[in-house]
Amino acid sequence: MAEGRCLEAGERWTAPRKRVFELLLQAGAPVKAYDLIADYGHGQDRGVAKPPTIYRALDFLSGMGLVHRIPSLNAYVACAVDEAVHSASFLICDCCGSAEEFDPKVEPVVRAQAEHLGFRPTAMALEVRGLCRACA
Amino acid sequence: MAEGRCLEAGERWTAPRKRVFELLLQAGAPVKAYDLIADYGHGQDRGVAKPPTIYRALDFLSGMGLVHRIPSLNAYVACAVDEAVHSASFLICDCCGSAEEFDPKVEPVVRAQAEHLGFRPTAMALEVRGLCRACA
DNA sequence: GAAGTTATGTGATATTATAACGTCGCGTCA
DNA sequence: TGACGCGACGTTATAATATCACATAACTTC
Repeated sequence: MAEGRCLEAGERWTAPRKRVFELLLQAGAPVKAYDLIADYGHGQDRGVAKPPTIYRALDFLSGMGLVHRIPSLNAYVACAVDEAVHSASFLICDCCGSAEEFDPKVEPVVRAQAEHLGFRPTAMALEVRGLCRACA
Repeated sequence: MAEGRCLEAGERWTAPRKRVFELLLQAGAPVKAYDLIADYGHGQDRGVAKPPTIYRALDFLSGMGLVHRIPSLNAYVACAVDEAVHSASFLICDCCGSAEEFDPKVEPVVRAQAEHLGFRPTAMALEVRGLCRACA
């Protein structure tokens, strides 16, 4: 579980971090930062969140590998993989906006190619656009 | 050449399109939209460009496959490949900001994997972050 | 050269993200 | 216990990126 991973790493599982992660899990799809801001206070006694609160939580969560940013959508999604920090690949549906995380298993090949070109890779991100099963 | 490809397609090679493409070629590296706006008028009699002018030119050029957007940088780069519209992959140096276009040759594999998951791909983008030869 | 279409110019505004700075809460160690 | 140090948070403001809406101009076709 997220909290455990966080505590093991000696990091604090604070209210904003918890709430933002919760919202992303509930959504089960990419969510925009300002939607998180809008939804942050819904339910219970929580106050209103301002941008830095959300962006700090997102930075923290992606640093922990619990959340991925999808640059081409300017959106954030809870990580589907129970694994430490990792490079993420997504199948992004242009119709319904879903983003399924998958493992294309090409990382070693790409890494080798990059190194052959004198490049030293640290991370990679693959985004496949198209139509998901439901929309096709 | 860019103009030829554009005219063959029945599209107009207008002043803003030409100027924006020229700026990207000169840079030989990813450039941010607002840097293009700032540089647009430098030299000759050209007036000042406002955001829509630049964004329209960028949309057009990427539609023609002459320019790629690099989402994780919010930047745009002239295409290095003399080929019709294509999916692009980049080696992005976190040190000097360069972005080298390369062909990882994994597109068929990824496409097959995606289709196996019921996904119908239309385009894909791969971004590898790390250090280029010069910076390593 | 008139009509229709496509592109541009311009001002305003929406969306996404960060800077700066003060305060709070928690752990540590005297 | 209490003073310190550090990391996280709250808040205001602002930077950076991108789009809308509408008027004008340019090219195409007939």
